[in-house]
Amino acid sequence: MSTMARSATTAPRQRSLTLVTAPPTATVSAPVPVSTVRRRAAEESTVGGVKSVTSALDVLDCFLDAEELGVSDIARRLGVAKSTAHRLLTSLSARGLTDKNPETGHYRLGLHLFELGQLAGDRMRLRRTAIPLLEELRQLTGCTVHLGVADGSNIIYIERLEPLRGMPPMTAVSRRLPSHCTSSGKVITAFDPEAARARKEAGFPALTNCSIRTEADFDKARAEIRRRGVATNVGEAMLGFSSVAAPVLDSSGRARAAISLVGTTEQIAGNLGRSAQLVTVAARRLARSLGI
Amino acid sequence: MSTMARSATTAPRQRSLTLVTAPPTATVSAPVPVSTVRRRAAEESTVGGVKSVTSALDVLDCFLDAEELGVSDIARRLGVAKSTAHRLLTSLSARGLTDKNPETGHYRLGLHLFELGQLAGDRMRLRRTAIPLLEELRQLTGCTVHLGVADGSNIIYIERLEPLRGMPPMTAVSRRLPSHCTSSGKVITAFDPEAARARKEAGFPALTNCSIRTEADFDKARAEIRRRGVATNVGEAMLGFSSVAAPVLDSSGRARAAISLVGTTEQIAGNLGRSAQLVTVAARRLARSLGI
DNA sequence: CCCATGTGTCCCACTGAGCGGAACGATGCG
DNA sequence: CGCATCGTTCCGCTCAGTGGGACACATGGG
Repeated sequence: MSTMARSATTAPRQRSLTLVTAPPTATVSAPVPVSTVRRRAAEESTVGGVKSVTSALDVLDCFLDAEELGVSDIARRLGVAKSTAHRLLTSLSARGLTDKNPETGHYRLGLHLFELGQLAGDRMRLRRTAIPLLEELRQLTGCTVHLGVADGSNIIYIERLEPLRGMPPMTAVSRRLPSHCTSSGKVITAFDPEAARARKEAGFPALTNCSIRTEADFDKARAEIRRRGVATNVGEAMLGFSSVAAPVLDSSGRARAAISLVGTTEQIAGNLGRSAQLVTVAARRLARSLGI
Repeated sequence: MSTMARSATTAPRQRSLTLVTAPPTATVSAPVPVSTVRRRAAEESTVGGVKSVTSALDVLDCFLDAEELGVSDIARRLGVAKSTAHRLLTSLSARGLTDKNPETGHYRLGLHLFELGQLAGDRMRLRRTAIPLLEELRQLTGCTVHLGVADGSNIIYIERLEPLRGMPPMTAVSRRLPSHCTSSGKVITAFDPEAARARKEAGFPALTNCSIRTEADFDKARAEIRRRGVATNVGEAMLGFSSVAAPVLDSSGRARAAISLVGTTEQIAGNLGRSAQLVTVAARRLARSLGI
């Protein structure tokens, strides 16, 4: 099956210098949407797989970039005939993985997908065990609290608690970010060689002008993080926001996850010592609770 | 699509008298798992669809019942050859919709499914605007707070806030329940004829010995709910637990969602008036915020 | 006005992708 | 140790999924 191609549309596309300052609210389409953060190696031949199923999952991934898409949009993105895209969407919508807007004829992610995702989340032991600890952190700091894990070269926040009041919420910020641009990501790559390798392979696209841009800087940061036991991030993902993260280490010393506090740069800088202490303790308690 | 069929396998299968008292923690397998709550009309030929994609989605739905499944389990459930199930799982796992446990060779719902589900949730306007209101309700009552919508004959909780402390969490309770067994479901069916029709068609399996069992009782309850404007539920989904719900009505008077408070039967019974008042106000404010 | 270009949906003939069956090695239980 | 069952792999047949094209409808500019 298809060691083929990587079809035209996939080619260079790194380094869309998005320089995020305020989170874009995902308006509908734009000719060719580009994202600095790609999900795994995407179509790597997938031997032994079912092509039409893979296409259907490609359809779902289209909605990572855009909230609502038409049949033709999707056909173009996948490089398939309109009829094929239509058939795939019909199948997905019949099961609620996508929903069709009957007025526009456009599609979006569906209710049943949400339901399955919730179920997946409820079953993640790491996440379930962490939530009370994260809640405690939020009560103590008032900051946004994240629990992140590595997925290839990116980090995914599998839990996010919004600040209680006053502070700006992170709602609009993606749950998937390049690992070198976040404190969680940096602390995980510092304590997980595989995550670091994946990031190096994917390169170092910048999200702001504070982001790490070279492998040398990346490794220097990782070394310092290993010494200190925590990672910080000052405006590297979004200008004006900073964070501090501690690793959840297993018995072999590998990072399985990270707990981080996010706030405005003033918020974090003013309490760096205390924040670092808090996330470190929480991460240790989590590792112990998990018995890893 | 498909006024067709509803093929063989869909036939009787109602009324697994599960009589839930404590939530089962979804142990692995059991020869043929049965659930009182089926997702939509399932496999209704789905004309215009792609069979292998539909099968793949069937695979995902298998995990509604069981947390972890093997290739053979799934092949049996779908009624396909082991090799087919294996191929489907390979495709799903390549994209993170399922994850394989490398030691046991078994599969579970995957990280990317969770990610997509979160995205779907973040994009639901109803849910996003409701969350602050729900949080306020939780602070005022300490109860579990639900936001539910109808999906066929069932109701799905698209948001659940666990009680702040002390009170037993609902974590283990399904996010999908038959609408006649919950206050949210009852209030929605009272103010949405389509939801009521779907429930009647699906019958009235009992979750506890307090559950509504007949269409007559169902309609009587709906009439009273329309008079009072709120619905209650005393031990009808789980013994010892009660709830009260108010509808989120659009301008035509149809219920689009419901907000409910859940607690032990003593908790709810003791404050019924106040709880009813609180959910009603919250539901009205939500409808107004949504401009529906 | 009409024409050009977009959309979503439907139909159909061709063919290669996906199917089931069989065989394999590994694992675990009695 | 068998016996059973697991997950995985291979292979040849065939039907399911493909792309192209036709269609009705909507939009917008000259």
